Amino acid sequence: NGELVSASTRGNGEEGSLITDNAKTFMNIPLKIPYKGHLKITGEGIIHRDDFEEINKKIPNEEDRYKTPRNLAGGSVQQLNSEICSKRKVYFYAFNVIEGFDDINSLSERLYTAKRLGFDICTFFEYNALKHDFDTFNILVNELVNIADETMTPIDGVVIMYDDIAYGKSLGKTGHHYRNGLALKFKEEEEETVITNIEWQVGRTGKITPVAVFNPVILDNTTVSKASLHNISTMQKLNIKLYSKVTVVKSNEIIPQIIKCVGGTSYDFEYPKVCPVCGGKTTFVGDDETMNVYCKNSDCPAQSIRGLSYFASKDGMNIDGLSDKKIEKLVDAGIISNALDIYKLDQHRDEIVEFDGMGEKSFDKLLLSIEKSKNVKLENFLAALGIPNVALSKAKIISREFDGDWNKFETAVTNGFDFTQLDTFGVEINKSIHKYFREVFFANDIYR
DNA sequence: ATATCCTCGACCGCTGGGTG
DNA sequence: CACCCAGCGGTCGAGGATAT
Repeated sequence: NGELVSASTRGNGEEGSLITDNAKTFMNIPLKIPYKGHLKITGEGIIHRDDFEEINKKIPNEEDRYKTPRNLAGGSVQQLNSEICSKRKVYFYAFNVIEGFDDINSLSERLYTAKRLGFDICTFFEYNALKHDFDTFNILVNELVNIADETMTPIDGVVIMYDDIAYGKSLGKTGHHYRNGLALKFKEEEEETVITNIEWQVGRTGKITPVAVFNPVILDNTTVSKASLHNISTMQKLNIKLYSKVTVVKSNEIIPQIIKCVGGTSYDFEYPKVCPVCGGKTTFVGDDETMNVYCKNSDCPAQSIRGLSYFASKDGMNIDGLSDKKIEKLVDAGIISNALDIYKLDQHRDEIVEFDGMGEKSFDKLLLSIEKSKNVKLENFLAALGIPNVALSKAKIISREFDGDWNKFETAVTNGFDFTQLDTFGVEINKSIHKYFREVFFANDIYR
């Protein structure tokens, strides 16, 4: 009956966190609207640039000031104390109506309707490619930039969406976005710097990834000092060497990326002949196009750590309190080396509570979340196993096939079920699954 | 006993390369 | 074309450790 009952963050797309109390403190959210029935509106919570600067002015110590309005807004809406959030002057601008206004099949009309009910909505223009030429499109984009400028709204691009909601829905979605629209991002900032070191990081699959460390540069108000180089071939294509002068950007204002080498005094260096973590001999896999270096030692602690971290992650067993750092400590202490060991942690209570940053209270919490993890959905369990090429979205398809029932799944696997009959599953994935269960899961007899 | 510091973790953001 | 995998940084919260 017209009241704000619930607000949540986007989260992973399916499940966000509840921020109802904070949302009520947003500057422009109508707490009561003249409307009966269920209405679900999505939008962006932002802090205007002038308010952002005003907040920062009150912080005397320059280092303590906030870096970007975007991250401050993100942090503010998650505050446990909504009074803090209210001081951050967060504004909400609706960009979609997900439920409600069912009889209106036009996004723009739904937004205008929301506006009449009291919501502020994102500025937008209607563009029809059949009626307008492309110059018009560019003029409209420029106009949006001007408006954002005048209204102190921080933007990094524009979004283009179909106005016809039914048509947009008919396009479906991929694993991580809907196909009814796309984002157009503006050109990123770039800076030049010098590479001072190249680190080699070992992932859970044994793949060793080169990461460039360079003299820090400021991009989009943030300090950037590292960027992944992906693999050996990428380094060669970019002609990266030690002390190379390079150009760095942040793709979409987030991920640091080296886009080119611009010279400088550079020195050759060696690709790792041994694993930087376990010291085992490395193997080079691939061709001139894509060359990767691997650590094939299955006992390599780096791989156990990454594997266990994947096991405990949100997509997997979702064990709160078992972070990468904790796993690292536990592995180093020789307490755990595989997933089953996690379920025997209670036997090491005395030892673990003595760890730095660990105490009785946090240990009990950890045990509780480990206990809770025994009841995860089949899809999360399968994802947690880290079967090559099978992560959460593939695991969901399997889980659906076997009604989320482990026993049905187990029977099928032992009877040589052909996974290629599942949508998007090919021969490699089928092989990969059977190989895993034959050689790892059942062979080791370590899992329940 | 209380206040502050420190460290870690959870969330927030999303791309590029590889693969089938 | 979609998915998997791995990479980076800023924000706050929480709990233990340390200082007062």
